[in-house]
Amino acid sequence: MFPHDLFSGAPDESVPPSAAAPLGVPPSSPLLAGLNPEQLAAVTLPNGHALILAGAGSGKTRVLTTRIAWLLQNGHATPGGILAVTFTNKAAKEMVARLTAMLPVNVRGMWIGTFHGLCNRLLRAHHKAAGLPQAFQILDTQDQLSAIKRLCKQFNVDEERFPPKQLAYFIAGCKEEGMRPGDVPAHDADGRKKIELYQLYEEQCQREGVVDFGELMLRSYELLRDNDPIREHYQRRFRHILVDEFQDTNRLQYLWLKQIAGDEVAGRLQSHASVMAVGDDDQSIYAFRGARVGNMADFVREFDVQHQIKLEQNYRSYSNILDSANHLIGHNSRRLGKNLRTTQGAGEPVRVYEASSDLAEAQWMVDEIKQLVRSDGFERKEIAVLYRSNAQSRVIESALFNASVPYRVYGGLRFFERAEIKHALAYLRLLENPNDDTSFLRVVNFPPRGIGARSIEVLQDAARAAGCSLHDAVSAVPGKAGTNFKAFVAMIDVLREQTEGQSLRGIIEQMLESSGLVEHFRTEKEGADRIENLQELVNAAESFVTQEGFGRDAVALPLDEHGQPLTQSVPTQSPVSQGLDPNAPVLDEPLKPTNPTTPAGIIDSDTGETLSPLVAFLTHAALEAGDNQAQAGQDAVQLMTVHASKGLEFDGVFIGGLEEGLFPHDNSSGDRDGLEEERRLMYVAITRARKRLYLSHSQTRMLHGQTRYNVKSRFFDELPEECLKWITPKQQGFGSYAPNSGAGGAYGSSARAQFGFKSETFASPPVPPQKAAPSHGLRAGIAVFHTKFGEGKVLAIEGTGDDARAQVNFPRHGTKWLALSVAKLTVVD
DNA sequence: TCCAGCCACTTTTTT
DNA sequence: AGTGGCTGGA
Repeated sequence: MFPHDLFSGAPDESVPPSAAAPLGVPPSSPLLAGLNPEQLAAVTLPNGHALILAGAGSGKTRVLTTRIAWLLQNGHATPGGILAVTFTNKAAKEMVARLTAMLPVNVRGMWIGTFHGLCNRLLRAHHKAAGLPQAFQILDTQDQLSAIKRLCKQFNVDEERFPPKQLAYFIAGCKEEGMRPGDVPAHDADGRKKIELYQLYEEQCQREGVVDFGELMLRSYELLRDNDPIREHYQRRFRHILVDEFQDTNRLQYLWLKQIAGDEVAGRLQSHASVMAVGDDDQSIYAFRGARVGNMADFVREFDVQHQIKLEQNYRSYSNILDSANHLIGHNSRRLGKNLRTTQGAGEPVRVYEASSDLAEAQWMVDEIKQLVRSDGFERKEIAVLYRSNAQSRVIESALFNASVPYRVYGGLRFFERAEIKHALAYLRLLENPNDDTSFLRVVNFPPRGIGARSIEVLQDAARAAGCSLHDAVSAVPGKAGTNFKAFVAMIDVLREQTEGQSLRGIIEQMLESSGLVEHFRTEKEGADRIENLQELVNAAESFVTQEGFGRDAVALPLDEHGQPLTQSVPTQSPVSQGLDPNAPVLDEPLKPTNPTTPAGIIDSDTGETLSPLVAFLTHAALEAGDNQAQAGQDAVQLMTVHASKGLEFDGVFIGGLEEGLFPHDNSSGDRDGLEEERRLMYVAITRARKRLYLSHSQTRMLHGQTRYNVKSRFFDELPEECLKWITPKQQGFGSYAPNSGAGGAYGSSARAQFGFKSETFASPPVPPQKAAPSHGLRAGIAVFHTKFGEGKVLAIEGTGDDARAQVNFPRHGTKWLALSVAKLTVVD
């Protein structure tokens, strides 16, 4: 499926580094020192589109940042001509940080950010052309869901048949594909209904002046597509476009890139820009949320990519770890093909442990961690425990806790997602945009003001009848309810007037007071934490103001595309207008002089548009949900999901729960694509480790309050035996893998053959603790036959006697729970 | 209107 | 097991 012309190894065939490096810049330039030939080739590529296939730990970020620095240093680009896109704020920040360390460069002139952050920037700058209010608010996933629920209620949608969550997923999916309601094909009545609701949802968002994450992308894509002057301006401006983690882009993001890179003429992309896409197909683990690895192949074809470079030299791990990763990922088909190599030695073998229970597994991890810290001099923060799903963390946490080993869990609620913070933000949003009904509903009765569901319904009816927002409809509600509403609205309106011209900190403090939020939590039992968080919000705002430079260079000069201040040449005009018809109706009005008596807002360096500090802060809160835990920097063991570990590295890594059904996960192992993504996930997990890698699985595991008996993961069979060291203590009773092997013989040779049990190395008997052996003779992992569903594989057994149930995966019918007293299951030999 | 108790759900997640 | 959402009683 993918062209095999990716040259591996030496890059000199297609891209001689010497030819790429311009005269006067010897490879010995300090910037380029220490780069290997492939990295050097990538950094010094001549103009043209390029795909860099960067394996794990191959110095990808270094290449990206050095490339930018090199372009700037050698006059191939000006700061204003560079666009660098990442997926996470963290990656964007890191890029900026490394760049500033490399070069004394005006980073502000460059566009470096996440897809969503850059889209936000575009839409704020051209809000009129995009059909949005300048202060539009961004809905996060929670907000989006509650907006959909509200919509469903309003239109009496059967929430059983159309679960709001699923609708949210549907809408996000459509937008990721670049489809408006009119573009979505309808297959049946349900499909038509969903499309109708999508349409209604869009109308609601538009009415309320809010935009969800998908909309941010889609709207700015359309802005570029439909506005020739705007598109041409940016096409002319960005001469070098760099995309990080390209394998994670979805279809819309790819279309967006194409739009900004150039126009398609007669099927060929005419581009002034050079696009450098950096990615690793083997680390694509976000297909489940719309990422399309196929974008890499499309990119090569549609951009007619001339330069492809593989970075296969790994600077992270010992070869036992690396060989394991390579061997595993080799089981995937449809790869671009890449093999990591290292010059480091073999290192320690990968240790594998089989535990009898999840508790025992956790205890083993804790013991090993203590050992690593005490005897091998590992720092705790350099040790990570990775797991497939969040539910697994609890056991490990409690084991670490009991052993007094400091640890830190990633994941869970982030700062700006906490309920009390969301409430506070809702008040702030109402100050900027009274029409934001989502925010209105969130706080109209919080703290309680005696406004109940009935009153709210009346208000919603009134608003619908008048075709206005809830805020504007309050006077239409009669009686006591109306009085309550008016009081609420008056409070907001007064607050808005009071805080006019105040500092961000002042606004928030005033809001916390007037809204009664702090007061409310003071009386609540566990309100102390919440008040603390609200105080933290004030701090966050404070540091946001300083960081964004409100005080420092509040009146930042708009820069032209060379990163130079624009004031001398075009003092009153937005640089967007440069080279365009200044009166073009699609463009927003030129720079307004900032009123010196009002606090300065963020000035977009491109258009000179002023954004109020509050809007800027709210945007920041929506786009950057913040850290989930404050105590960073402490020397603590790191606990996180494999997904969360991407891009990180540790001296020691534990991967637990390597069991069929968990890793690979049940819900993914159905189809081949799903299984391949699970394998890539495992690949990512393995390649996080620098020095030591530990793998483990457990025979039993408490999951959702039920004990499950799991078969070890098939991934063990895909690792090279010579790199592994099984450290499970051998029991006497050599080879007696199956307990009670007489009982029905259900888990005899067939199960063993199917999953490749290695009885010699792997001999501890999995006697289920405190549980008698099942009488039905079924066991997870064996093949069974059902009269209706055909042949399937037992994934798990639950309960005993008449209550016993088996979870069976049938290739044709999916995974089912069957009561053994009812279902006719026979064991297949 | 508010609160308590019951029910259903549970892969991964960034923006 | 734990959580979040919803219903029904006070």
